[in-house]
Amino acid sequence: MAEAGAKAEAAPRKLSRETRRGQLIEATIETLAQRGYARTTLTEVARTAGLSHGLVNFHFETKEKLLAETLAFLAEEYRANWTAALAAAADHPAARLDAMLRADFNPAICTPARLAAWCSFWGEAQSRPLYQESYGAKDEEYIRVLEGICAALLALDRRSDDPERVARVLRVTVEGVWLDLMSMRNPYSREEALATVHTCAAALFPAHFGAGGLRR
Amino acid sequence: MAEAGAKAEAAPRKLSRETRRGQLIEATIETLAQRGYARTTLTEVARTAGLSHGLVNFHFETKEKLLAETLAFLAEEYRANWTAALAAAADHPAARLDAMLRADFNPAICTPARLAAWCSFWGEAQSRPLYQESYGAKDEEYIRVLEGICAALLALDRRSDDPERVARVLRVTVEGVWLDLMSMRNPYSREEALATVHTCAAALFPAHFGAGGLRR
Amino acid sequence: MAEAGAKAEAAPRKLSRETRRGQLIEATIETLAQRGYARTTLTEVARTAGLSHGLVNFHFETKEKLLAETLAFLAEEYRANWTAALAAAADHPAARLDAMLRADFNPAICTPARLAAWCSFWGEAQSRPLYQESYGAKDEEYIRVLEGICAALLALDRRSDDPERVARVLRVTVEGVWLDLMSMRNPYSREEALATVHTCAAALFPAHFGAGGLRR
Amino acid sequence: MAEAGAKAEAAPRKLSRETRRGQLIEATIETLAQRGYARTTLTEVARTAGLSHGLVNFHFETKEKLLAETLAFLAEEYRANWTAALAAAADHPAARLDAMLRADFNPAICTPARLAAWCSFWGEAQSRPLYQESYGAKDEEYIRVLEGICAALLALDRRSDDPERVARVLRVTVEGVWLDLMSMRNPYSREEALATVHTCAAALFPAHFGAGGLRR
DNA sequence: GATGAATGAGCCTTCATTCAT
DNA sequence: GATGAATGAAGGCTCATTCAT
Repeated sequence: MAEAGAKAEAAPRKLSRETRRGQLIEATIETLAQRGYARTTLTEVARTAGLSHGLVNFHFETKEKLLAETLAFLAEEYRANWTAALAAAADHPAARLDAMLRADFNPAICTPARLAAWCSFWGEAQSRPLYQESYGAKDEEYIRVLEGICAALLALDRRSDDPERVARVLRVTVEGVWLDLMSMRNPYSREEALATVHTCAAALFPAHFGAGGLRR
Repeated sequence: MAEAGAKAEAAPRKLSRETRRGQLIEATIETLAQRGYARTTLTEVARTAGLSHGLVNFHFETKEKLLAETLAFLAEEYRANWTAALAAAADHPAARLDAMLRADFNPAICTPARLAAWCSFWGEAQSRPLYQESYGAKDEEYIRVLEGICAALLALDRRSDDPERVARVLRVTVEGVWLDLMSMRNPYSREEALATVHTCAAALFPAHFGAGGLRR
Repeated sequence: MAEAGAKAEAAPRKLSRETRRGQLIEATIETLAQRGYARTTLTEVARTAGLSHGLVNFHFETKEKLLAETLAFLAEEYRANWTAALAAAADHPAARLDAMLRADFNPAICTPARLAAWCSFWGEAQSRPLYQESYGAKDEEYIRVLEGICAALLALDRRSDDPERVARVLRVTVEGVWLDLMSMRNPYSREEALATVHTCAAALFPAHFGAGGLRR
Repeated sequence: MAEAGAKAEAAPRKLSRETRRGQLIEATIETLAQRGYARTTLTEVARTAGLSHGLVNFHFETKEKLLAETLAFLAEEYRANWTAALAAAADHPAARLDAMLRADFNPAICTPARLAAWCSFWGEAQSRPLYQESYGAKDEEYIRVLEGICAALLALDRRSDDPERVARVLRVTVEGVWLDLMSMRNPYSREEALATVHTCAAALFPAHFGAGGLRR
């Protein structure tokens, strides 16, 4: 679509390396979501991408590498998303916290396919060091920033609660809600998901968050 | 290992149907935890149990059924655990809530192997409706009871918060902490996990829970 | 049933060796007929006989031997049938020929199950010399007697046709009609089958057989 | 062997889809003939074709489909053979009958391997609807045409015999002779087989066939 | 005699990977 | 770059056979 650019021709035979790789990674995410990790085959990925079987190996060498790069892509996309949200947020810690929480439910990130793809890696990540890199990397920086914000908020309110635990409650609430969205047969909406996280934030920081989210 | 234990007798060659089935289900949990869902093979399950692979099919017919029964076993074990904890708890809603939260970190239930097995099922859940049966049924009852307790506590405190959302925050916090225990390279202790959940409970119900858990 | 004999008790635990073997051979014939040679398993034979799996090996040692004895049983049953018919026939060659042809359509011999069992052996026969022993021996005697009768009839009629070919036409007509009864979806009746063979006999020996069979 | 033939070139590594499929069907016929239905394995078929066993599934998906297509191929080959013979025959019914009978012993069709392959399907066809299609289709048209020819001959001779029975005698004689060629240890020659069928035809239609076959 | 748990060889099938075209 | 035929390792499953009870 986008890359058809100046010429109106359909389906160019030769596309740039990066374009093809992106295409295949998206197809991998789609396939993971629809069939789960165990039944994701290169043939299926290729079919989803509308490409030939052999091309996958041509661009990624092995299945292992395709999956690892897909995970790395998801992790980077996730990081870029909350980083950008934070950069755009006001300077007050409460505003920054709100930005991070909202970022996790950004419609561009929080799609059924992406949630399911994340989920399909969970079951395998524990036993595969290769995946743990991207996986852990996703969280470590996020945790550090979130703890900083919580510590600032607690300081503002002159409270002595453990910022590490408070930050953890917020983070696992987000993750748990994600898990709900993935695993429930008829999950609730993204708005309800965000409202649930705001309920948690309001309980932890009643001076800054209310039932409707950030107090202004 | 295990059977070498107290008695020096050799393992019996033939055991009753139920004994063997239980043995194989435990071996399946172990294998799922160590290798993940996708790399769990019947041969590996059999090796873990110290039995021949033909026996697995003899007792469970197909791999699909073995996994389904393993999940059903885990779900029932989980349900029995919190049900028993609830039955032993004092009658006050806060005591009942505390009992349910503590039950989820009962050392008999909250073992690395069981956590990892749960996780490996979650990863495939969305593509296998079969597993949603055991899993979904389990959760629905748990959710219903938890919501009842939260509603009672909110009523006691004359608060108008939505009990469904409050209960959900508690439940997903537990699940999120479980995910941490599973997926982190160097996870925190079970005690720290429980303390985190208590931090959440204290935020939601400050009249009944404090930093140390249930107020007495 | 029949072997319950003097006592009216149901299903005696211990039966004579020969009774059990007969029971299993009948179950083998039944199974061959219903599932074909390739899908005939010991488990299925045992289930058809209403006996336990292990008993088959106890009485026959191997599957190979069970099948070989089943074939030998069928061959002997077949031989006894036409031999008895011949013994009861009048002395004239035409009467003897008619007796042999009719014997092949004796309702006790020419049952769907037995026809199908024969057929399933034929399909494997060429690769299993074991079965050619029982089968070949059966046929050779039959062929020799049939040729004798044909030679006598040709001599009576002062004809110089080759008795070997004439006998062969009669024999393969019977076999071909048997094949029809087995392989057709809606086969004709046993009476029509016999009438077809009589049509052949009438063509070969018009002085002795007519449209209705043996002339009297 | 075969491909070493005239040209000294090595066998090509990659061939068109249809070429490989034909090659594998021939190998299946060969294997069925040598080992029988029950012991025909994909590994053996592949070895006979000089290919890897994975290729069989690549081209036919399942063993079941390979066997079904092999049977369909044989049925079509059979039909094409007698159809062509009939088209080349003179217009007189006796000539047409002779052409059909001779066609069944055409060296291209009536090879040991093909006879044995047919035979190996017989035992299974009765219990497998999948095979009955090709199987029944083979015969139905043949029977209809043969009956028409017999009816014409009987009309020519002003005889009132039942054309259905007469045609059936001829057909089952051919089939019975085929069965002899397959199942006997030292079968007679194809010429003797044809002579036997001619003996039958001479008995049924003495005005048109003699000991040597069609009267001219 | 009889039962059914246990074993392991061999089969069909899937699928990542290679490679000629 | 791209395609799809070809390979072979590995997994699930069947089943004849053995054997403790």
